Amino acid sequence: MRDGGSITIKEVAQLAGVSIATVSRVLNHHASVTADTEQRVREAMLELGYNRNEVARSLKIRHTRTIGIIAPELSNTFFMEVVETMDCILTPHGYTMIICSSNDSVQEEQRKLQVLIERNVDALVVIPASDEGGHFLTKALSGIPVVLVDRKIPALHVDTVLTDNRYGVRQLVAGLVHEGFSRIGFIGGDMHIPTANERFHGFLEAMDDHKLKPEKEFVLMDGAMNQYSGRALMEEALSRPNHPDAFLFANDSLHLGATTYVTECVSPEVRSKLVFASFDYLHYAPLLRFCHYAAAQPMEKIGKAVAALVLKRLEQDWSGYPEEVVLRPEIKVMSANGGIPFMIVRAETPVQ
Amino acid sequence: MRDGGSITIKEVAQLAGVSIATVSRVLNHHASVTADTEQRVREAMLELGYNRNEVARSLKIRHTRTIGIIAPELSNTFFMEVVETMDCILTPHGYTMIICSSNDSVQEEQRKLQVLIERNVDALVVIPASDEGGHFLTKALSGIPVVLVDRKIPALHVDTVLTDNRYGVRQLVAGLVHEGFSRIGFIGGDMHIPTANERFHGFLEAMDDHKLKPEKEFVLMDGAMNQYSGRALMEEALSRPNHPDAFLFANDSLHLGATTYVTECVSPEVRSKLVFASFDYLHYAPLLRFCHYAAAQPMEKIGKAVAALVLKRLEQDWSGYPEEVVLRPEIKVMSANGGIPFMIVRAETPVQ
DNA sequence: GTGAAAGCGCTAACAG
DNA sequence: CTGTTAGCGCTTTCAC
Repeated sequence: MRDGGSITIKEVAQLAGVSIATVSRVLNHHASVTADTEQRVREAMLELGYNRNEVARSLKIRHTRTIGIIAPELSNTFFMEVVETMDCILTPHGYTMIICSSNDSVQEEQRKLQVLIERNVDALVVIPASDEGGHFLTKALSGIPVVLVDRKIPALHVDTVLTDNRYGVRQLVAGLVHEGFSRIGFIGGDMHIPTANERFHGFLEAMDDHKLKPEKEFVLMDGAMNQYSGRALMEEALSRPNHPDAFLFANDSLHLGATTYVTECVSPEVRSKLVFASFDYLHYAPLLRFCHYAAAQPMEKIGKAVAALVLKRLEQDWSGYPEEVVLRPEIKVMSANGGIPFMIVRAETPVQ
Repeated sequence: MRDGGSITIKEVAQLAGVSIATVSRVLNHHASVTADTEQRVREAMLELGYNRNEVARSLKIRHTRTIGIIAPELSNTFFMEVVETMDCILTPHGYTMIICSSNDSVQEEQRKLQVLIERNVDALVVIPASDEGGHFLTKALSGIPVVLVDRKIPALHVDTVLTDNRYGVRQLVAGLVHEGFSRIGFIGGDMHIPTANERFHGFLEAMDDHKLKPEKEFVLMDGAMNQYSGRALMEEALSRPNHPDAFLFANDSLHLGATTYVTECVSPEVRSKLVFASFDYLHYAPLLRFCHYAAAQPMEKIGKAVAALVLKRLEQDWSGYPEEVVLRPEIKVMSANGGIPFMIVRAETPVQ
């Protein structure tokens, strides 16, 4: 906003020879304006290059038509794909998104939350950095829609849309077992990230279903769920004697890191026996050559569900609050890598 | 902004037993407030859970501490990595970013520009959807910093930060030639995308440098520069008789699509002879198994340069305007795939 | 050091 | 159908 430069309704009114109220009326499509007057006003606006000042308007009407988004990372394809879908739906409704990164830190998440509150966002969508979400309990948020995505915060009773992690992991294990594997390694992440936690427990349950025992030395997890830890954990697993050939990864980054490590550093003899399964299926998934089964998160469905929920609450429809939408991942069988189609196991988790 | 719910300085003033002017003073760290008064005000703010209303503030001070960003896609790692770096620098300076997607369409770009103008962004950063940028010439933008990233718009004389595309492509060609290839196919994209254009012309120049002739049937380009076109174009190239073994790709998506196609559909005999070089080097680059050389765009450097430029202009330092920062990509030799280190060819393009 | 008051650009009664 | 006017919450002279 450069000083003094911008045109206001006052100047438009003057040029059109009407009052500012009339200008405001044509701006807001109030019916009660003569076609002729409207014409004059429109011409004046065009001639002056008028642009409505949304911040003045927001101050007056007491909302901003802005949705705040907080995600742990901007450079994460999964998150941004979801956000992109939301954008496609929200934009036609006149909403603009302020997207913030929490940089995977609760502290930064708190700071960004503060910023968004001060900017009077009409609604808030957050992919939490962890299961610690006390800062969302502030009364500054009371009355404004908040929807949690991908990761649940137990203490927060708000609308939530999630992927069915347990279902996904069970299917992946089922695929591996169907191929004949009875020993399966697990490579996961921080138990404070709800998704990591659920995927791990889903793994334990699935193994139990098949009367299989997880082996402690081959259930590896550390704080991060990134490429580097995937690499390191894979190296650690393969360095141990008598390691399994089948591994399950809790997300795409771990999987990617592990695949890179194996491709670059592991002998063809052991490499050729390796079989992977993993959560996530992103655009580069076809290159993950050891992968037989993947649980593709329905990013578009998630985005649509979130947008619908936000819009619904924004219209003051609070029916069913708080809603929990659980979406199933799609199980991909990567036959090009040797995956074998198998019967999807009976679901014990909610449908859709 | 839920109606009536929020606390204003008025209420804080009342509770603290001072005037709203005083509250405003402590909010803005004006020295001329007694420690004692400040204490009382701070306590009142805490007790009431006061949050400053940035929109009211913006209206008064005539700027929003908001930077508008327009990118062609949100789910593009390259763009978002740049934005993420900017965020890290801009946030500590008190700026917030509104990130918009133009969905690769000039029309949508225009619409988002309008939104950002109406929201009074203090500065604008845009990764253009094409070389058509007439809409940025509007006088509503006069006086506010605009910086173009990655793609230049000839008609727009504003600060710009670019990757040295010609340099990158020349190096890639040099690597391939050094390995002994004299026939090199080129797979690129729409000439209206400035990067695609430059990379193509860089290819022609580089071939010329080495006294090599590009072969029309193996210089393939179509509108999109995505995975699907990469796949299709690769298929087309390989279906022609007597195709070259070396191929250069104008970006990562084309490269990824082609690699997928080759991996899945091409016989081991021809596959084993294929050697790729490509612009871009993203996190999954190690999986691109036919790639010997890649030009890694310096995403962090780009982000830093953009942020610095924005900050400089925001401080009303218009020296050197319009600046054009050209950053060199880093040439990666992927020895794990068979790449051979080679002498970087003499640069004829600006350094740094 | 602190308060009173004007006004940023816009919307929405309320009159006419 | 149109104009006048009173704020939205905040900052900022200008007095005291």
